[in-house]
Amino acid sequence: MQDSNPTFSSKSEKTRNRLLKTTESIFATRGFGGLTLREVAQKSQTNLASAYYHFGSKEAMVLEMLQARVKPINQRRMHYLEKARAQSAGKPLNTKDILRALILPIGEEIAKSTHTRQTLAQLVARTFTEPAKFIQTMHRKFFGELCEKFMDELRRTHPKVEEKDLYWNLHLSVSSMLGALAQHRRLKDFSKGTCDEDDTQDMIERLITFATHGFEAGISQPSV
Amino acid sequence: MQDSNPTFSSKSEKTRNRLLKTTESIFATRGFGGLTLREVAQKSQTNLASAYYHFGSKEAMVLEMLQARVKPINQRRMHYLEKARAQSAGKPLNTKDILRALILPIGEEIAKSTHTRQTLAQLVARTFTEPAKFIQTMHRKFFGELCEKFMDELRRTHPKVEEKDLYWNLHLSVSSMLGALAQHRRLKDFSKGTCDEDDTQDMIERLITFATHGFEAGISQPSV
DNA sequence: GTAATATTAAAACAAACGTTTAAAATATCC
DNA sequence: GGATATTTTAAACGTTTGTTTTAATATTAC
Repeated sequence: MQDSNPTFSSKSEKTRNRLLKTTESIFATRGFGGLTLREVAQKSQTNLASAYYHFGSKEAMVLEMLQARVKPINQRRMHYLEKARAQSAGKPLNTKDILRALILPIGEEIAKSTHTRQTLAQLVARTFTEPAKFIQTMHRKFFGELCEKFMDELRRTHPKVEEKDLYWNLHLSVSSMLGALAQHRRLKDFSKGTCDEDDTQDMIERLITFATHGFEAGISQPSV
Repeated sequence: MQDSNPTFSSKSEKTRNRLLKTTESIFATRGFGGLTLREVAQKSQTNLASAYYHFGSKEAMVLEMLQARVKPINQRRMHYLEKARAQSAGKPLNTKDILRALILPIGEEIAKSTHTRQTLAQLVARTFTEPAKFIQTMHRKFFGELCEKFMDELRRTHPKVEEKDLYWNLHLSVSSMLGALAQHRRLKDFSKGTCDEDDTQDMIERLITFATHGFEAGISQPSV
């Protein structure tokens, strides 16, 4: 039984964290299949079996890394949502506030110095396209209830709009966010240097505007 | 020298096509790393070495499959763009027409019976998130000039808008399309059956509307 | 029909992978 | 400080991978 009393970080915990950080970096750039435990161990300046001692398997290791990264983001999303509702004095929020609560935390996390510049963007994106089943299972678990919380808020804001339209446009909003994160590193390339990919603040603001207007166009009567 | 005279499809060409089709299916669901030549050969009812005879390597095989799938889509994109311009009598197109030319061909390709229902959606999405270098190289080659053609059209439509804003919002439009394709299969799940994922026509229309209004909101003066 | 060629099949190769085992080293506790 | 548990190390195992080789089979050309 390791870890029966993980109150304070021992020396071994440092190894653990080094492993997790390396796992994040490699998983983000090369995906689950492209990640090998030998490389993770080596770049973490430790041994292959050490990774197994701490995590038990490759799957468990990646899973723990993902949970450690996704959890705080989702918590902040809920925080922003509740904060906005507290400030609205009982009135329904507008679409932009809701989508901002969804998107902003990603930007804040990217801005953190913990990650290499584009690591988290790639990481989040990869999470959504990885074929591995255990990742999809985690996804459902992590985003299922979050999604419903946001849907509740959207229903309050758009009481006359059909469920189907709300779901579809939340889906499109989330998709545009994920797509933008996944494609982020290509922007500078295909814009021939015109767009600065490092300006996270700018990206987030553009994303929120884009999603908000896309959303609202999609729920109005399709008389177009 | 095989293939020096590929005028008509011989028996061996059928094997080739079976291999390509199987490659598409497996690559779409499990990615480059998750695809093994043995499985491709087996599901194509042929031998492992046969795949090598026809393509030379795993990389070359996947590459050929991708090119065969992407090329007709991009051709149709250009076709729609030129068709729209021909009908506009010299006047600039509106944003929606341009983005429709970009998005519509994807829907048409998905609707084809050649693919399993969601195969192409996954395929396109995976193309954009796969870490393999040769795929990224192919991407630049295939979408570089296409992108500039669309940018030219967008410049004509929005002559007063800064380059940076056009690039950013084309990027966001493409990203939302790719994100929506990648996430497509999850929609039914997280909407609890409310949204029908098989209605491709509906998806494409929603996507065009979403992207158009997102785009136009992003290029107007950010006085928000 | 027979020689030449193109295509399939079977088997083997070296390398890399996730995982396990067993021993050495380190830290922890009384 | 010595006994105990925890953590690290090194080596090996069995599988699977992409790839190559060699032989058998089907196809084509004259």
